[in-house]
Amino acid sequence: MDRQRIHILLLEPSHIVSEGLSHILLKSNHRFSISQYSDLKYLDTIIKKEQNTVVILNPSLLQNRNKDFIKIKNTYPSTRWMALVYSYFDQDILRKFDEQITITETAKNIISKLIKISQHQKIDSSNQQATLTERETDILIHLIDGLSNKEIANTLSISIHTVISHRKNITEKTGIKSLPGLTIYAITKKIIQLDS
Amino acid sequence: MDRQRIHILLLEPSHIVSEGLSHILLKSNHRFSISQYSDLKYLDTIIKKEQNTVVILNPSLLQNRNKDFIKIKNTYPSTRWMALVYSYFDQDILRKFDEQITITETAKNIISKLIKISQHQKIDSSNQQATLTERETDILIHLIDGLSNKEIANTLSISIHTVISHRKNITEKTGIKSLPGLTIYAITKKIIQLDS
DNA sequence: TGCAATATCCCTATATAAAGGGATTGTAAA
DNA sequence: TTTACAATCCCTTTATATAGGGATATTGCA
Repeated sequence: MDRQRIHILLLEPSHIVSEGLSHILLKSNHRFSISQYSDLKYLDTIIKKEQNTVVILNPSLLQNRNKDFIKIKNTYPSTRWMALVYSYFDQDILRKFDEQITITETAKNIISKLIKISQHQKIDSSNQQATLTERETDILIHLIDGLSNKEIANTLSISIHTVISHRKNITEKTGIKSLPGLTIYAITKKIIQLDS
Repeated sequence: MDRQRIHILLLEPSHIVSEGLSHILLKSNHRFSISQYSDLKYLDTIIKKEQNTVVILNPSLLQNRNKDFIKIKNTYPSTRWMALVYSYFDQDILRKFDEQITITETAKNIISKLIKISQHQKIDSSNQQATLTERETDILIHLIDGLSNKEIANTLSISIHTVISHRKNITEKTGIKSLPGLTIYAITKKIIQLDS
């Protein structure tokens, strides 16, 4: 299972960087298959042919094609997206990726990030299957009420560890990390109502 | 807004009374969150973290700590104070509370008193017309996008200290500390829209 | 001109959350 | 009868937020 082959689409304009990263990955004792491209031209045709795919993409290739990018992302929800950046890049764009790597990172680091996101079962936002348990819903409502983990623990007479565990599960199931995001989730799912 | 959650700090030495009142309130169809304590030990640390708080306090806990009590009362002017008494109690002390309940009162009665004094508080907080500046609105929108202070600082090319300053001002102006609360604020004030 | 508001920056502490590990119990399907 | 899930509890380390102080520069207005 953990020896499953990972298909990598490497979209990077610099031939040097592309070759370097490619060789680092191939030299490792993991089963990577790598396709290298210098632009996004064929992205739409390539990506659909591959299962278990991680796209490593230099965000500078996106330029003004942000909308296309999001569209493609939504079309292939099981695909993982990694940003490959040289230095600092706009956080608004980087947040659209599942993970980021920089060219200064160690091989070990890069590979562990790759393994991690390819193993982690992706629950994308379009997947409406995330059903919270009763207890998780309790926690969520209390969170939106502005209570801290400790306060929720007191209110529900459980340990703070339990609250943290439930929160981890909520985050995993919904794929939403931030409290504002969870608030909007709860509103759209009618877990809470806005009646003011 | 009449569905707003009321945070209750229940300070009562008798476990039986504490549990009884707690369950009566939780069983009602009002949105109470209750923290129970058997003494005043942590009062000062707990109370400052809660918005829209009603403290239900057995005055016998005060004993010779009247000065402390008044000090704390002045420190948190928006908090409401209810005395929970078993029978007769010194009127000089009871007058320091916003409301009184006895353990022989009906659930309906107790709850209506609670709602009443918590609504009274609401008028105060809704009086302040909080108008956020342009920059503060920027920060708020980025916060709701799930960005951390550091990420907002990077995105707007300002220091993290500035972001923190703006957040302090937002919190002061709106009286809302929590991100979920600010999210709902932004939705109701139409600073952000819910469409996707 | 002086004042208030805005936007910017800095500091020290402390509190809390997040990210990674775990474990145990009970219960209800496969 | 194993398996999976739910709910509970615990640990460490690092990151981030909060609370409470400040300061400086710019602007517009009375």
